Amino acid sequence: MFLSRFTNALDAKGRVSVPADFRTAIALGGLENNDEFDGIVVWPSLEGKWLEGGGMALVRSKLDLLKNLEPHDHARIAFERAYFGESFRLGFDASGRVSLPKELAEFAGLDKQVTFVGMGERFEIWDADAYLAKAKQVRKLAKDTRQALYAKIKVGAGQGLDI
Amino acid sequence: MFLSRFTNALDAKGRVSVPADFRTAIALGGLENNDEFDGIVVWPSLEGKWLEGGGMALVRSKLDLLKNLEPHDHARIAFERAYFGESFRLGFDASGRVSLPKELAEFAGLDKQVTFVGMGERFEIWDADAYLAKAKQVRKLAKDTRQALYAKIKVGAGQGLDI
DNA sequence: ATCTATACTATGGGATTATATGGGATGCAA
DNA sequence: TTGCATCCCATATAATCCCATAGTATAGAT
Repeated sequence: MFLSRFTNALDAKGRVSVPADFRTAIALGGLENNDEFDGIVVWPSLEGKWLEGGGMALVRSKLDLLKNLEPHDHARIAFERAYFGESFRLGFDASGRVSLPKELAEFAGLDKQVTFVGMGERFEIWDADAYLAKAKQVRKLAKDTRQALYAKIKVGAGQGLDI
Repeated sequence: MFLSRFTNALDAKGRVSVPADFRTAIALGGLENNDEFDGIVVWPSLEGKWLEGGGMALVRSKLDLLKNLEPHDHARIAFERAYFGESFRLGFDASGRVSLPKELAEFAGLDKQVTFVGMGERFEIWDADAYLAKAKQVRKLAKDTRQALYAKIKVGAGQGLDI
């Protein structure tokens, strides 16, 4: 599981260290299926100017869910293009770095300091300054909407989720 | 699995490099069955003016699904003609290129720059400019229909049939 | 508690390899 | 021959590997 927040440097070659914590999370998640691939998958968020990422296990689970829909379903095809088509497979080098494609770096406005935010089963990648600004709003928003969130969970068959 | 988007050049001889990422995806997918054939299968999309493609494993799975239908089923026969009949087997050359039949290139309006779009278990081939225009709509469409998509997935307990 | 040895992490830069792509040569069929 | 497809070789660029280092945390011994 991806927890915590880590800020690392993006170097001149476009490389950035993936937090060691996240690397072990990925290694553990990929144990069930013997994923040939050692690295992360990253895509531009549909919500705003930051990146999202996870291990191959997460991508595979999305693929499996989509198989339940009609192949020509417009929503399905749009999602496949927007998600699979825009996802990048980023392999680790010997010291646990990935090199971010220019395209992704530009999308999220990444240049110097990059923040990895653990989100449970996935993570987000932000420009460090941008996340600092966002974090303030997030704290207040989470506090204000917590009650509504809990209500939703109780309605849908939640079994002892503790938020 | 086919991920990402790659844009390569179509040369004067009608050749285009298949992204290395896709080539390894095909090599991995074909490991179970020892596919004699080293290349991709490409066919015109039924949805619009672009091509779709995948490895032999994908074609084989479609064939297997169709075997569940009556041999004289009209829908089956129509599908077999439109899909198997229009599919081209394109072999790799030593540096991982295929040569696109004129017929396919004309169908999809391919001339200079060609974009391969990963769609999970298959991929699409677009004229680069055409896809650029499409991608903008796609992002919005995916965002707008995402909630409906999740709802559909929750309702349908389908078992991943994909034709 | 303090010091020391060890392991790991993040990061920089050079060396090496892979990839995409152009052009020529070869083989085959109409 | 003429066209067409395949194979072979050459190369610039981009991606990847490899080694070095500095800082940080961990463990053990005194």
